[in-house]
Amino acid sequence: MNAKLQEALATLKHGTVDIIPEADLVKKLEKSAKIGKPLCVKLGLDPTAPDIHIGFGVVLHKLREFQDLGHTAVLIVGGFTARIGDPSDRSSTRRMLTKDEVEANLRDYKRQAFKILDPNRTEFRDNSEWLEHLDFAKLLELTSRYTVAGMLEREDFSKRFKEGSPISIIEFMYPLAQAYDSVAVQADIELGGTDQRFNLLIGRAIQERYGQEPQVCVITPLLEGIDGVKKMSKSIGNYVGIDEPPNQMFGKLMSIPDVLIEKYVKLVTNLDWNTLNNEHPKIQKEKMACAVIARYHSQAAAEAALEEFERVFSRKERPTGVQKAYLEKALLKNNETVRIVDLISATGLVKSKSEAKRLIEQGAVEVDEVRIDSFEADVPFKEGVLVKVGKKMFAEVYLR
RNA sequence: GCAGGGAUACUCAAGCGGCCAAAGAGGGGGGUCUGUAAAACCCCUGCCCGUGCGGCUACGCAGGUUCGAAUCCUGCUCCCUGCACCA
Repeated sequence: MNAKLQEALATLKHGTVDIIPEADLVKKLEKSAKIGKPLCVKLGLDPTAPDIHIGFGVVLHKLREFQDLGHTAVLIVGGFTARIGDPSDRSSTRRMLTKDEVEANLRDYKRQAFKILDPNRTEFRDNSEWLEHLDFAKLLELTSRYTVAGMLEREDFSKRFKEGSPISIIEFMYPLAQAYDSVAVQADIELGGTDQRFNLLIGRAIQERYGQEPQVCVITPLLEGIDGVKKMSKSIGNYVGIDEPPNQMFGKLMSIPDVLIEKYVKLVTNLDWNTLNNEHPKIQKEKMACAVIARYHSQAAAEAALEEFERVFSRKERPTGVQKAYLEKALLKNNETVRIVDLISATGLVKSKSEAKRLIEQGAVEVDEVRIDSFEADVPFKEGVLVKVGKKMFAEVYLR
């Protein structure tokens, strides 16, 4: 192994949980270098989540490292699987997207993905391209190449099977479809989080049974969401999107539990944990948050977000860039006061007047930095009056 | 096909004629405190009304019984579990 290859391997290995098998990765890298053909590095996208979050960013950055070594990223868009829907979330009847919507989503997705990936070495492939033409005979052929026992190796399946809880056949089809994607694009390497390990391994097995050289599975760690418990995911809502405004990112990142700081620093920033290790947790978080914002926006944006956060939450001062809301003139009494409930409800910060009343009773409402203690109160109105609801919602109210 | 079980608020899940806007948990929100949108503790969590032992809407759908139904009856839809069937 030459020095260059060794260095490449070290880079690629860094920050992964597992590479299955590592020896094959070396072989593939060597071969690629020798014949001058880039490796095909596959990554499946979740078509239901058009917002890329920083957890998924971890995998994308790994993919970028492959690109920087001259390899090709192949992103699989689950156009077909998306249309079939996932039976595991039973009640939610997902609306079928039109072709235009799918395209618009994909455009937005690309815009986000290219914050990390190199467009010149990226291909997007829609799996309807091949899955749509997989007729029943071919499907049977595919299913004959994997066993039920193999499927039951997945812990979730075997557990449910033992318990006698239902597993629909379609659930076996998903990993197979995903594996077939690998066959279709002749993937050399597939990336995925630890939750995808099983699926990636099936891809490997299936490729082999189709006479292809099996892909190497590169497993990256999963990032817990800002709730600190569950994995970061769009559907749980505990995520930080890479496209979110800096201030929002900052707030969310500051709210992660302290125990997660180290993991965040290591996974989503390029800061060196050793230099932060002995700092105060609050400082660690600030630096982490700034690094993330710098990565996805800019250094200046990071500094501005920090400054704003200090202003609003540490010094409790008036925030900048507060959203504007409008109040119907008819609600003014004697041209100078408003019922507090009407004012709050005009901001659109609350879902209902009942909620507004509840919040007022709980002392969550301030008007021009004065706390309101009764929902029957009238407050003086002036243009641009600042309304604060809870710790983090603000609005400036003007007359309409 | 036969036999059982089930469908309750954002989610899970109690309730099985009135005391039910419906226990409990999770989630979400608020307050206090602080180091922060952390932790901890307390509180709230259907909607409407200038708020009262107030009104309205809600316990799968449609009817019925009853002074009164989430709770009982009838029909329907959907789901699950056994058993049977199995090219």
